[in-house]
Amino acid sequence: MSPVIAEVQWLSDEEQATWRAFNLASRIVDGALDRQLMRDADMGHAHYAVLVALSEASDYQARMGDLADLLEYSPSRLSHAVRKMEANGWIERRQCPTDGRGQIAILTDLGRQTIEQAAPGHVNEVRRVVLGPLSASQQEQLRDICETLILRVQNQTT
Amino acid sequence: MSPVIAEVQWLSDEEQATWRAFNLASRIVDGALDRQLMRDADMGHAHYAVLVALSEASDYQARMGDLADLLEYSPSRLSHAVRKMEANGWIERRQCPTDGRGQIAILTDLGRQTIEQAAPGHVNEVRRVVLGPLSASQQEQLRDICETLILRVQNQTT
DNA sequence: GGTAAATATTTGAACGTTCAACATAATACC
DNA sequence: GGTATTATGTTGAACGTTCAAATATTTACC
Repeated sequence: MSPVIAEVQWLSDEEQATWRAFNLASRIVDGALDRQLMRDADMGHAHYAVLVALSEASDYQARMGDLADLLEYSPSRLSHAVRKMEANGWIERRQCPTDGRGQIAILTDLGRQTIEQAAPGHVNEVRRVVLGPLSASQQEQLRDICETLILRVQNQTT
Repeated sequence: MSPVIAEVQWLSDEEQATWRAFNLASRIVDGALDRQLMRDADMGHAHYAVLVALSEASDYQARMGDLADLLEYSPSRLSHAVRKMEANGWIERRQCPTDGRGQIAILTDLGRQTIEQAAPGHVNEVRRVVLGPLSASQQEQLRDICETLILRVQNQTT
């Protein structure tokens, strides 16, 4: 089942600490944001991201596939999310006129109101939990580091 | 429902980029680790962490509460996870002798074998996805940053 | 133009996590 | 010592995500 294990370079204490800190920080931050949004706006922050993306799109609409690429969501994740948000009245779906397979997600007025109300609390929480504790240079470092990670993973054969 | 919104200091472009990069990197890394473990060892990395914690504990055992604190898991998350892993034969549960409420989770031989087989692949993936792309000083920065975030959130009223 | 391959999206089942409710045992208090 | 309170852990329901399968439409190819 598992290949004969070849070379493994075990993690040093520092490496392990780095990895665990990153892992824990991710989890804590994600949880905090989710709880804040759930408490104040009745949605998780995965749904919030969809609303933001649509509110930034021209005419408040986008094709499912483009939206999924933009957010780096799996098609099915987005589909489920949009179905839920459609039920909430935040989004509508229409057939794409130029491609019969395509579906277009459109932010409704209610959706726009919803995100406008949710945004301030969310931004405050991002500040409280992520940006606030970090110095300007740490923010720069973090951005650099994370962009490095993102590029590396995306340009590799997973 | 929502409080009258007070001051919001919207995110600058740099802040937004930092936050989005962190968020995406977290998601990508987490996903990569999960998929690798699922593929090679039939468990998510939340379960992996439980096995690691137990394998590092004296006598390969720990009380549920201590384990949950150590991993920063909610009691119920741990309970569900352990139930699943008990079904796999990786963990056993016993009553705590000194406290009738307590339960002790014990790593079985099979559990030990399982993690020994899973560890190399996991470590390689951590290297590939997180540590590898970063320079030594970036690793130091990342650790610093994440530890800052962790401390800050934990010492605040959530 | 018709068949095969590729693309876009949805669906349902399985799984993990959260939250609230519950059971049980230990501690505090009088 | 008996009752209220607090601590430990588990349970079940709800929800979001993943994966594999299905459907429908478009593109490529001959």
